[in-house]
Amino acid sequence: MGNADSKKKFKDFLLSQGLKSTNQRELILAEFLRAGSHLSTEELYLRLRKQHPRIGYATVHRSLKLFAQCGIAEQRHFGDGQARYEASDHDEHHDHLICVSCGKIVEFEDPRIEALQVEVAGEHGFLIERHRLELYGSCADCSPTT
Amino acid sequence: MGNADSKKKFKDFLLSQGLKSTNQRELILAEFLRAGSHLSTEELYLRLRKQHPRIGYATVHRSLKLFAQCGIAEQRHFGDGQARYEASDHDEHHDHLICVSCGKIVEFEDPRIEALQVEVAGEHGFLIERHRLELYGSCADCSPTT
DNA sequence: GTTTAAGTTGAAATCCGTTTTCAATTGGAA
DNA sequence: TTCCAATTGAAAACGGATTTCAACTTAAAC
Repeated sequence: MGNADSKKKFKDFLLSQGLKSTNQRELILAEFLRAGSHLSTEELYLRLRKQHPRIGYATVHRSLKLFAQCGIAEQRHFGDGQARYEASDHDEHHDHLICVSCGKIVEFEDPRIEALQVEVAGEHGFLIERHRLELYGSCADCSPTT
Repeated sequence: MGNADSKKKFKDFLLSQGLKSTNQRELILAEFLRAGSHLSTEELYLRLRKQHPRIGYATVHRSLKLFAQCGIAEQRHFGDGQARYEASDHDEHHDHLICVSCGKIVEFEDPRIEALQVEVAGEHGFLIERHRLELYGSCADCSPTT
């Protein structure tokens, strides 16, 4: 989804919910889209504060929740105790590789794994709604055995 | 790993670390092993309190951390904001199916998925240490379409 | 343009699970 | 026993997420 699409989708969402389009929301969305993914609320807040010192943490937090509600962002947890948000790509699900050494996060996608998940779930009588797959290890730069 | 094995392993661990074997730790471990897996600290504390009202939450918390350190328990997060612990089975890794409706947690294992994970990680230059795979959906009892 | 009602903002307070503090207690080696 | 170090439980502190509330915007109605 392109940035322009996200911005339009957010505007439509605000309208449809009787919410208002504000300067802060636009700034926060623009920075969110610019910044690349997997940012925590804190990180986005700090980035914003450089240019816009009057934006409050609570507003960033609330905006991210709105982005998630409207479907242009998704909340993730990678085990460091804080929520992270990434821009949604509704056509294409992906999972994550996380380097335990440098923190780098790489996205990947594998239809074969997805298919097996559905199969295994079915064997246990489950109907899958969503899943979470995270692989933790060392990336090429950090790997002790290269 | 049998319960007797776990108790022995914990005793050895305490000795090796210069820690003490106490009544509370034995009670907490016994209840943890009896209770079945995926308990939160709170849940284990409440169960214990029925029989042993003088055991404190902090002690339960600290004991669970010790169990995890010594390798007889593992901490998990299933997205409801609290840590859960399960008895370790060091020989056999497993993943989880979680029913979003009733909260039931089922363990499963699939070597084909594991193999694909290693393969995919390798393609991105990663060496996997551990992973997390959770499938969220409706179990047979809760599924709307049965 | 002005008014107005409803939504929004930012600072601070609150929430809630986790973790630490600390004085009193207990384990176990000497 | 005696003694020192580890442990305990209650309460406080912590940290990220969330809410409160009075001041401020937005945008629809006049």
